[in-house]
Amino acid sequence: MSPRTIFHVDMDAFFVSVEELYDPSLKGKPVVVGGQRDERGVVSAASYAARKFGVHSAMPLRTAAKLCPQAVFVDGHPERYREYSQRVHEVLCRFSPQVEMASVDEAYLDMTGTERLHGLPLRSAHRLHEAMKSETQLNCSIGIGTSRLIAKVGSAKAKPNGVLWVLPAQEAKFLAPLDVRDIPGVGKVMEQKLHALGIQRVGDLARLDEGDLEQRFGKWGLALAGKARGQDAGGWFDSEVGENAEPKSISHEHTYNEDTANPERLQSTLMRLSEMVGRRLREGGYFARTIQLKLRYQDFTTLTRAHSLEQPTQLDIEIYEVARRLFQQNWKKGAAVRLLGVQASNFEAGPSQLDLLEPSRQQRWQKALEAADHLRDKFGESTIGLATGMKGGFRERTHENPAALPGKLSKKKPPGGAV
DNA sequence: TCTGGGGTCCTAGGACCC
DNA sequence: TCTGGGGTCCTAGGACCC
Repeated sequence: MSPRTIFHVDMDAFFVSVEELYDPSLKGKPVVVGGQRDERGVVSAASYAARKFGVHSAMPLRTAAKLCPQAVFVDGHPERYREYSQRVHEVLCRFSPQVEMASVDEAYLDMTGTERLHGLPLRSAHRLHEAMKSETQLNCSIGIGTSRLIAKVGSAKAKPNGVLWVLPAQEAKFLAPLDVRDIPGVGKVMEQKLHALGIQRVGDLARLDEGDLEQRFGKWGLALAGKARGQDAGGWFDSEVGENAEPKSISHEHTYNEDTANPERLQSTLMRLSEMVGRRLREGGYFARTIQLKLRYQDFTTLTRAHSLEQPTQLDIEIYEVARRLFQQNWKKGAAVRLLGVQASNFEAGPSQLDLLEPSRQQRWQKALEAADHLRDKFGESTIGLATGMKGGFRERTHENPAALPGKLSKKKPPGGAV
């Protein structure tokens, strides 16, 4: 069997680059996307100029501001990134029938057998690179290898704006000198554990006994042994490159700008989060059987509490009822809350109408909510709220979270006009 | 430095059933 | 009264990714 040819295409500083297209004056400057310098939150993306000061994603905004006071701080715009992500997808689809977006800004392409159409991998990668630049005005980096893993590690090493091809049979050689942290899936914790064993580089890992790794780290250890040799061992990495899978959960959460112990505010937040989750369930046509509450206190201790329903739902009130009950059962009264979250999971086909006590009531709710979704699309988020959440919900949306309000109405057209 | 928001996958214990 | 083992479902928490 001849080896697969996998591309991993990763957009360079994606959020920053998209923001630069909307505001060209940002170009070349140290830019931090994710919020303002004094806000609670972390860096979503930093321009290369900002990275020179040690700023990187996931860093608290306030830390970034200290490291790089002259940086321009920009709020994130998820709609813009989704839109450009689609353009990226369109370009990619012309190069392979098997394209899988791994997130907004990266994708895997199975290029096996496209030689006749596109030429050798390096040549097609350069064509793709150019097409991406001319059609989206965005830079990307491309890793080419015989597995997802090699392609992914390759694109990281090709950054910025480069192409890297790891030839078949050269995988182990390519990986050996790299830090174990360069393997996707090895984070801070695993890195520390490996360091404790005297393992620093992937080559050290590859020399270890497979069984030994499995004993120590379970299923993950076994996969790791494979990865160290460049194989897509285990789980998702093994799967074919193809269309994207259905989601397994839908969630929304909110961190307060200032911690609060006000029951009304907390409840109205739960209502709003439940509405957002319900809405996305309806949009996707999913029915969830498990609802989960997430609660984070001032001291960052975080708990999750879940409840599974007899019948799956996509209704705001049913989600809210569960979330509210879980909250009341678990909140230490008076304790300041930092974050609340609502998650729906365990998706199933819709509730069987026969089992419902009041099918008509259910259906009326459904209709009403769909109509409300429609109104929200037309007039903005603030117009509609369930009666129970109305008062608090309205207060919250207007005072505390004004930015979330008018966004949908002022849909700005992207500059440059390349469709 | 004081830690977002959206996800996925894995582990582990307990309930329950056979 | 003490005690199997396997399978499945549910729940909680944690590592990790972008």
